[in-house]
This record gives sequence, structure tokens and C-alpha cells, in this order.
Amino acid sequence: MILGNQVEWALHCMMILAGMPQGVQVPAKYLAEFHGVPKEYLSKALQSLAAAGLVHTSLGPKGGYSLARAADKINMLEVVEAVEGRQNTFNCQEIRRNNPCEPKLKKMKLPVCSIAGAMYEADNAWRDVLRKKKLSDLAKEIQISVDEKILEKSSEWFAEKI
Amino acid sequence: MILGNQVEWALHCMMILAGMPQGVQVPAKYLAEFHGVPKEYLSKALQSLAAAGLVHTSLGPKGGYSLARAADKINMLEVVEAVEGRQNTFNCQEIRRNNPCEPKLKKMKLPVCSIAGAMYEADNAWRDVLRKKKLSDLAKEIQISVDEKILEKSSEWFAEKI
DNA sequence: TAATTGCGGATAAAATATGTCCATAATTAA
DNA sequence: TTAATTATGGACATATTTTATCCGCAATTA
Repeated sequence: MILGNQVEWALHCMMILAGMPQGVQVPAKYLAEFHGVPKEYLSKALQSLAAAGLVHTSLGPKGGYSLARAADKINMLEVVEAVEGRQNTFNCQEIRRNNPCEPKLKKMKLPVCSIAGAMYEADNAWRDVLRKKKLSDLAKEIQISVDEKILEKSSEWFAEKI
Repeated sequence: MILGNQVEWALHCMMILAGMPQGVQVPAKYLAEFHGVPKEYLSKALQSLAAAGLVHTSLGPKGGYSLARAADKINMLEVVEAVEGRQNTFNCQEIRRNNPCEPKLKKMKLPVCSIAGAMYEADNAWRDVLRKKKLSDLAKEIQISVDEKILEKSSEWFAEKI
């Protein structure tokens, strides 16, 4: 039960975009180079973000990606779900219906299985944590925990390229 | 990001075992038949439960599986982790170390990444829910939600076979 | 002794994750 | 107008994980 790498990539990219000046578009090429990940594959994640309305995209030179909303209006869950989908981690196969004692169970309408219910409850707790964490919250934490010089150099690195 | 079927199977098997009279061992064969799942593969999950000390096993005729502890001394998280492992759903690849501005990052010791930290927090919330849910709680819920006749028939079905 | 059962290793098939390649259309700057 | 740049999206390839299946072994019971 493990999330794909794309989730990590997407979150880091969103933080980069959150740190960009207004109106600047960042191409996938540089997001990929900066994070050391394959550009073509990262693009798939970025396209998912675009499809979910979390980033704005533009074509051509000076084109690229930017946040579609302010960082305090986007939470982590949106990013994770955009890339990973919205399925529950628990995929109930309804094996209780295979009970040989009651063949009718195969077709009957049943209330949610208690086991599945508990697993869904856990999934919801997971989502709640991510929903409460805005990108702006993350940005603050990063501002505090990461060496100031690195942040500055990174900023310059992007500014040069774009 | 989806749990394997084994988790569902294992949880349902645990509930069957929780409903068995003291001292009765249930063979994998019947657990598989009852739930309509392949015996050989289910056995792998049951072996994981045994390795985690959640079930007791015995060989030979009249052998099989039984709970290693009372149902109120086992929680859902233990079952899930026995089968699925204890990894976090978020597998941090530390792509921040690929930052071209600071090659030293590759080898430096760093505090937990803010992004990873938030994801771990979500994982912990997920675990907390499952840890609080004992098998005995589930048993009560099932007792209430499932048709009494089905419970009785199922009980008889196992009693006949064993 | 014969039947039953869990255990564990080897193998295989199917599904998913990961990664690459390329043609296309849109946009910008010269 | 032209050339360069960029996202999009589909096709394809590879790697990894999940989902099994098979079988010999040792332990146990009747």
C-alpha cells in the first residue's frame, strides 16, 4: 500500500510554483531538472494537476505551469488526489457475498460491511489531515526548516532559466 | 494506492475465528471455501498472521487456525500490518537532495522533509483509527448488522465441517 | 500406517507503476 | 512569416508488485 512517486514529485513542484513571483510560468523541463526526475514522466503528473484545475498552463515560449489559485486556497489532499485518484485504500471485494450458506447474498442489497466501514473511517482520517494542510502552511514550514541560502540559490536558479 | 485483497480476507478470517468456540481449530481449506477465495493464496495471509503472533496454528487432522488472544486484545491495525507490512503509504525518495544548487545535499543529514512529515502525519491518523478498533468491536457491529439467520447458518456450516 | 494440515520455496500470470518516444497544436519572439 | 519553445496526449516498452498455483516437507492425529 504505497503511493506512487508522482505524488512526491507533484507536491514538490507545487511548492516551487508557490514560491514563484506572480505571472511567471515554469516549464516542466526545469521542474524536472531541478528535482532530478524524468521530464516526460513528470509531465504526466503535471497534466493531472492541470486536469484537476490546480495549475494553470500555457503553451509556447515563456509558457509552462503556475498555480491556478493562491497557496492558501489549495490543500495537500487536492494535490494527492489529482495525481493518485480518489479511490479508498481499501477496495472491498464483498467476499461476504460468497458465503455458501446464503446464495441470495450474491444479489441482495446490503448495508456497508462493518469491516469496510472501519477501513473507510481510517481513510477519511487520513484525508482529513491532508485536507487541513494548505500549501501555504507547507511553505511556512519549509521557510523555517530549510537553510536560507539554499532557498535563495534555488530561487536564483529558476530566475536565470526562465 | 490500494491495499491488497489479502487484507480483506485476513480480516474476515479473523472475524470467523473470533466467533469460534474455545479450542476449535479452523483449517485454511474451510476459511477459503467459505469466503470463496483461493486456498493456497489465502494461506499466505494466514501465515503472515501466524508470523505476527495473532493466530495460533496446529498441524495434522483437527489442526488449523485459532485466535492467539481474545478478540478484545487484537486490533485491526495489527491484522492489517501483519499482512500488508508496516511501511508508510508515502515513500519519500528525498528528491530535494537532487537540488542542483547544492550538490552537498546528496550526502548531508537533513531533518524530515516538511512534505514527508505531513504525509506521515496522515498515515498516523489512519493507523490511530485502526488501532482503536478491536476485533471485539467489529464482532458486535456484525452481530447487529447481519441477519441473525445467516450468522446461525454460517456457524452450523463450520460446525459440520470441523 | 494413512490421512490431514500448515509451512515454505519455486514458478508463473496478470496488473500496475514507471519510463520513453513522438506527432501535434498553440504560442512567442525575432 | 518563420523558427523555437512548450504542453498535450497517445503509443509503446520495461520493471515491479500483486495474485496466484504447485509441490514436497514435517508435524499431527486417528
